[in-house]
Amino acid sequence: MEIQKPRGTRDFLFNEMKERKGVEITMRRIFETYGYGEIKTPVFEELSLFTTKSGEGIKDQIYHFQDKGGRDLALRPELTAPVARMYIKELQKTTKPVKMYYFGSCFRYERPQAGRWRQFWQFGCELIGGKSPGSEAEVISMAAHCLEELGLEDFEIHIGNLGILRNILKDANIQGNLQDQVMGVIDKGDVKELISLLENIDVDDNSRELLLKLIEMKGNSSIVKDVEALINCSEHACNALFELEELLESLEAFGFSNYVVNLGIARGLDYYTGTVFEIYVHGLGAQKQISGGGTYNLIEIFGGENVESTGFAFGFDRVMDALKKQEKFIEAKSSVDVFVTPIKSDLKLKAFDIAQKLRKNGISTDVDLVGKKLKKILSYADTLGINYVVLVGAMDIEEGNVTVKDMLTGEQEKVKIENIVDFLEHKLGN
RNA sequence: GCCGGGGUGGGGUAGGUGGUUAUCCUACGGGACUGUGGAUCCCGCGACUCGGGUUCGAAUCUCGGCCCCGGCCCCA
Repeated sequence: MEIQKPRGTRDFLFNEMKERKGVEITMRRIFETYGYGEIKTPVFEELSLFTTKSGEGIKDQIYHFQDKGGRDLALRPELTAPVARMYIKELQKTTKPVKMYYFGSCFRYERPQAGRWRQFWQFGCELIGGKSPGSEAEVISMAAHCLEELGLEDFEIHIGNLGILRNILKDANIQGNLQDQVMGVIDKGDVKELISLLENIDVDDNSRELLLKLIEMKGNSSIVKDVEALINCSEHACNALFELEELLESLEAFGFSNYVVNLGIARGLDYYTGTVFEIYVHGLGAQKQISGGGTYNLIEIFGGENVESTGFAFGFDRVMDALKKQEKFIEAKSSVDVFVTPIKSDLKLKAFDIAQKLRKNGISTDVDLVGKKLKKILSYADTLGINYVVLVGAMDIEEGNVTVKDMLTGEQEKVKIENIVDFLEHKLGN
């Protein structure tokens, strides 16, 4: 009986892991360049951590279970809540802002489809304390910086501000749950549903028209002025607008201006307070969003002090999909540069010795361990793209030599054993 | 949870209106070939997603499960 892997999970083989590793390393490098330090939290947490944040309904979407002590636990469906939990316990009294990043897998019990898995990876960060347009601008610039560094093209960063919408709703006397409901529909981008919802809850015509116009507003920084003209500056909504304006100014200074201001971004979650942003790559099917984030007040929900943070996460697997779609990976070659083999198996110990000498000098080397035929080894080296084969034969050894075969040209050269490391290092361009 | 399309050796595939031993490529093991042998040739290994039904007979028709692909919901 064959055992299958659980639904919605994947095995990653050598080439794919190499690509993922490459992206991971790039992201780490960039995040650290911006002064973020890595943290790691447990893969499972108390179930209540997630229900507190997202409501009881979240249970349908997460893997949860009781352990042998009867504790209600859950595999983490995301990393923001665990990081907030950790912050409250460990970091609340450290100097602000706290800048941290994380990379880890999350789990959701959902129907798998393109870009959606039951185990998936998030690479993200939180900047806790020190809320300011500058912080937000830095975070957004860093996200863009990562994608540029990875060579990703045609990504769109959409920036919005929830304060504007929420304050207009508030002025129209739509508050509490109802407001969240409206924001949820806006987030979906379903205009029809929004219109019928607004009719149901009897919003005055002016506010309705205003909302419908605002969520359609997309463009460069100039639309801020348009928005300003549109809203009759109810004080709060205008403050939020100034906040957005300041953010865009800061972004300019950070050297990133290729964004789309999009007031229709609402991010259904109600703990977001001000700036929000999402990154899309088209051509990824239904799951075109590769990243999302913004400024929120989550710490307080978990009983910490009132401190706002800004954060975002890349859907790591979706970034990989996007890069693959754009063919950003060069066909990965063998990770081994040299294969050492005895011509006859009586010299296998000598081959081990030479292989080890190469390895200790940092040359990635494979050696025949089982006495395979020379033909098989050459064929193997050929298919895997190994560059050099070191042939260890009795006649050469008597003279203190081995034969190095260049697999591309087929040329062979006798090399003194004591020079073999230098010779190969030179050939491999180290 | 709902809707559509799928599932044939390790990887990629042919066959599909039921009928001998299921096609081909590749990979893998062995040989021609005990120091030049990466080619070629020969031999070998290895599969019809699982279970029920129809039938003399099912990879093929049918029902259900599992899994994969795409979409809805929701989300990253």
